[in-house]
Amino acid sequence: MFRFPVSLGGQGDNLKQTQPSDEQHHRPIMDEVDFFRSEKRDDQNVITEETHRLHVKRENSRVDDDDDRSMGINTGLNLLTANTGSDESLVDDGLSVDMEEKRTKIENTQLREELKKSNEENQRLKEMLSQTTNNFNSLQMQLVAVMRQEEDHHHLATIESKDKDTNRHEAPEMVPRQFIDLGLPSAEVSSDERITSRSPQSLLEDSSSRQRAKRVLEIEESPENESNGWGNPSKVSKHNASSSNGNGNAIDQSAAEATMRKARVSVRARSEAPMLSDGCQWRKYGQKMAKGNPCPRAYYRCTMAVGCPVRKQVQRCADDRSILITTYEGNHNHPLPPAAMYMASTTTAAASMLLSGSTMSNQDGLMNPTNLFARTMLTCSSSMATISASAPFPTITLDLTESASDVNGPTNNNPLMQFAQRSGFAELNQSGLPQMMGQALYYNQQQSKFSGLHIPSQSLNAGESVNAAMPANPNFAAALAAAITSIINGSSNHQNGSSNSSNNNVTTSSGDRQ
DNA sequence: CGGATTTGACCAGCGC
DNA sequence: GCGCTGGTCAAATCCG
Repeated sequence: MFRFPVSLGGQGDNLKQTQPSDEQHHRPIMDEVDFFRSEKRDDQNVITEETHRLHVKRENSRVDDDDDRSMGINTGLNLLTANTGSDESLVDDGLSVDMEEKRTKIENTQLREELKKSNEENQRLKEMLSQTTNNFNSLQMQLVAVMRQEEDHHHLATIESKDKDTNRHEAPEMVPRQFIDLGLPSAEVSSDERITSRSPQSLLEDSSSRQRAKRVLEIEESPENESNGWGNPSKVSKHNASSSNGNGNAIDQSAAEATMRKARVSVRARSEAPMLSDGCQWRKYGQKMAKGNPCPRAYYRCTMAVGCPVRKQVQRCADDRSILITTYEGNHNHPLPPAAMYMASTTTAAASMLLSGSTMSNQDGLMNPTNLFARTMLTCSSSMATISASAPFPTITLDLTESASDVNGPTNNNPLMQFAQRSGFAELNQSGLPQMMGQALYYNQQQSKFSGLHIPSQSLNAGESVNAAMPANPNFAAALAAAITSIINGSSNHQNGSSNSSNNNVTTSSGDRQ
């Protein structure tokens, strides 16, 4: 504290030289305490400074007793120091001044001040973030509530006609759906906004049948079935065809959980490792030789918690064995370690987006802050993403193989990769594979809506397959959301939505692209 | 010795 | 109905 002049640009030497004349008055250091003036002072300035010093010292009772002896170097910062009487006695002596020690103390004081300020700033930011989050969630809640109200109003009016079309809402109807009408007014618009901003009517027309399907599932699928992560696709499709009746949100939510497990998130990335650590614990329970691939496919299930339904398949690409294809399915029923949260959320968001058409009313899809965060990430993701709904499972594939090659390069603008890097996913740098996968995959029984989406690598059924590859698109998720919105909007809309892909660089794929 | 892995058997769906 | 395929089970085996 007494050493401020020293810490302020090495003025100490000069000050020391000026001290001898004033040393008797314990004032030489007073000149050094002037933080705001660089010019030399005259005696009047010194007096003024002493006045300030005395004033400041009144605030610090700890040094009051040493006021005269301490040479008045108190700058107020002394309030936070732990100076002891012994320290000041050293100053009194004026003989054994431990410059280094005092400098250290001054620096400590400064650091404490900075730390205190940082903490205060941090607290302010936290409060701001909390408030912003609350506001956002509140708006989202209101929006969903409004949409639900409208949906309820229209539901009664359309229920009969929908019942007639229930069966037609199954897979065959949605097969030809294409990512044509992306209708993205702006790349900056969030995916959620796009999804929720579609016309209520279109939302209703889709949601009514979706809800019926979900209710059917709730009735016919027992909760314990959810533990069977991969489930039985055929049963699902059969359930789809069943009749149903609604029983409220709880049923919808339960049904959604029962159905969402079918959605998959597949990640393609280059890796030499047999299996990549993704933050979760897996146990291999099977291995099979898949058709058309000389490399065996390994089956893993999550063992972080008893009964966790999440499972994953690991298989090398037949064309390029350096590419590891990891497919996740299921919903963790346990807390994830922090390291696993981010990418898990990303995959959740991907799956949620994939299924958002059927989970519009599900807050997991819209309101979950984690998903929102992940969606934001996805929005900025430039990784190759492919939506696939080749029967029986809708799958969204994140192709990181290209990004992996230059993950550390200056041209890597894949936020997903960058995020993973910043998040400490060291292995990502080695393999290009995000480590955190396997979070909730929400899927609704209306998977048929995506049945027309197709993995490019797989054989395509002409007129029934669509893939949405979005290379190097900084707004991939937004475009994806818009594409899904287009799908959700119904067959009546998809035909007249052939225009405008806006500025999203979204490659819409349809029959002509296959 | 306990947990993880391997591997053949089994089951169900789907296409012919 | 039969065969193919994907997915799962469970006993055997391996490993620390």
